[in-house]
Amino acid sequence: MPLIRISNSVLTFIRAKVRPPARRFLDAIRRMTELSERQAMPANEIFRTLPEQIAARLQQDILGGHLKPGEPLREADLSERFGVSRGPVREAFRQLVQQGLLVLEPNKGVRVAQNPSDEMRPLVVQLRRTIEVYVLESIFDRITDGDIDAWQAILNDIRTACESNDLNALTNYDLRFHQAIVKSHDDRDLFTLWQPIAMRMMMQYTRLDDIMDSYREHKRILDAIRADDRRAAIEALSTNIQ
Amino acid sequence: MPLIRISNSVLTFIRAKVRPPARRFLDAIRRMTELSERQAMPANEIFRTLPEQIAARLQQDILGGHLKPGEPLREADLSERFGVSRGPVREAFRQLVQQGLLVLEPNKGVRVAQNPSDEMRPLVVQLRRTIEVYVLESIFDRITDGDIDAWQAILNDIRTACESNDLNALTNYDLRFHQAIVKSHDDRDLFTLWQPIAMRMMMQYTRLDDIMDSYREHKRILDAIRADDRRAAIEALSTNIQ
DNA sequence: ACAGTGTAAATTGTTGACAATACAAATTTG
DNA sequence: CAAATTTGTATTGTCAACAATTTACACTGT
Repeated sequence: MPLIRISNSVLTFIRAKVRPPARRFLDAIRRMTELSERQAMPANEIFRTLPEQIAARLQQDILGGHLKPGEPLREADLSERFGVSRGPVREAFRQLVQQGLLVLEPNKGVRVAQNPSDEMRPLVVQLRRTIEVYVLESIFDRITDGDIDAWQAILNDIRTACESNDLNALTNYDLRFHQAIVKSHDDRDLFTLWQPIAMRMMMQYTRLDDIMDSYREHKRILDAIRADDRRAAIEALSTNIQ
Repeated sequence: MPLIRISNSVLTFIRAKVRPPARRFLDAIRRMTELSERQAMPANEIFRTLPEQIAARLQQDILGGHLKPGEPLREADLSERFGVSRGPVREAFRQLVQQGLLVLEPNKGVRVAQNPSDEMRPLVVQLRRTIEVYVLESIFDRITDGDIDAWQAILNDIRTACESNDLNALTNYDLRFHQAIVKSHDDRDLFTLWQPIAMRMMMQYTRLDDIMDSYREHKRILDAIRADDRRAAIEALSTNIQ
């Protein structure tokens, strides 16, 4: 599966050269990717920069447990795997370091980060709750139908993942559900602040006895939002984060 | 003022070639820098990697207000200023992005981040308090005299900065005081989590009417720690963060 | 006027070659 | 034989050249 990158200006250029039907097609692609950038990242990524694509793949490998904590990652290996030079791989490493998924030691490269200690978990939970509750409070009155639709789409994915007992996919969609909420806040900086905290919780995703509970909890959040029940929404969100 | 970098292995190499007096001198340097890495960063930086040095300088420029929010930074400019190629500058940019001091837009470079909005400040305060209180609680019984001495040294710098009304230096030492506390926790990951949050508060450092209050507040923290008064220490720390 | 299009300059992104470093194995030294 | 030293190898760090992208601006046709 090769990486593809098309810049906005190239897309605009092509769009101008092309007849209306193809133009509509291009616009659809653009909308799709803009959506994905704003809210949730679909499985078939296109666009974005090279390092971002690499980082996204490695992120899945790490959260999916294919790369074990403490495992060293070598730039040369990955640059070969992705067919790019070491530069973009380095850059991807830096992004994952920021997310807390990799740990960087100068002159020694990166390793997959250790899972947060059990002792630390309550702290992380509290931090994440604080931010997400703040966000939901803050955006609550400005939530659009479009937002809700997008979140519903992710919720459907969560359901599918739960039903097929795919913990890997569930981790992914759970992350995206909350990501979508946090990203819908005007202040993009909130997402930057939130991401490393949330990521540390995603690294140890083994909370629920019944995996379907995850779907129910997220459904509760979204239902409350739909019903415009602020208190219930925040309560449901808070409950989900633990 | 040129950048100097001496790796640990080079130092070890030199140390082996040299007579006891010079050896003691080298050991002193090494202790000093190890100390600085673990707790506070002295003004005269030596060691560390190239990007770290560059990042440290830019950090001071930004927190000191010499670089205004929104101002774009060009790789070529800085690589010339520091006499290195664009690679290390890029890397330094990434580190500052992680700290939240720069914002990166693909294909467009970095800008100095905007100060957090007033609306967001209470959130950041709460997050930072949560972490630092957790840290202090957690390490309280294991604080050594060495720790206290190191913190006292920074406190002295804070006092000097306050007395000479040097807000720039005060920002710097205030940061280092709290940094030293957070870094004294075994779990290094806490520092990673804390840094971007704390940095966002340091960007808008204009809270106190009387600048000497800063010294008093920090002194209160350290005094309480010295007196082994857990509750008072945490209360003083909490008060200081706002 | 004015939106749209092409062009040139400035800037970031990518690459491959080389330098510096860390780590382990082999060698020397006392 | 043990410790220190050197050597060798794998890996990251740095650099400079080149490619791709953004940006500003002049130009075009309506």
